[in-house]
Amino acid sequence: MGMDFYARVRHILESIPSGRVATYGQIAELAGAPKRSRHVAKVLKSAGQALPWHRVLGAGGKIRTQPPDQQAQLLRLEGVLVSGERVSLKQFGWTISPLAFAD
DNA sequence: CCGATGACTCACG
DNA sequence: CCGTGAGCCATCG
Repeated sequence: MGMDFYARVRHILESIPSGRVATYGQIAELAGAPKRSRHVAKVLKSAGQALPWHRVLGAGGKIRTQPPDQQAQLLRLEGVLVSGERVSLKQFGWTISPLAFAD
């Protein structure tokens, strides 16, 4: 058997490039469990700074961490434009072939 | 086993 | 755009 969901999520998170963002739902889908976006959030919460947690946003590109300031700042440091608590997925959304994590 | 929980998401008003 | 409610599902006590 292969990696479990949590290991897959960590692996995927590590490949999000600086200056790009992904959503909880997108990560869950890539990890093969589209209904588990809440669990992706759980991984991020417990992983601390070991993972690029700031590059993950809620649906539509909204910052969900509370307070949102720190995440917004980290994103800006890598060139991501944050308007209010929003990031345009159109411009900064990470896109990758699902086949890249097909195993 | 049961109920509560959560960095979620979507539909609806 | 902002709730609200329902659906979701592993984890915890």
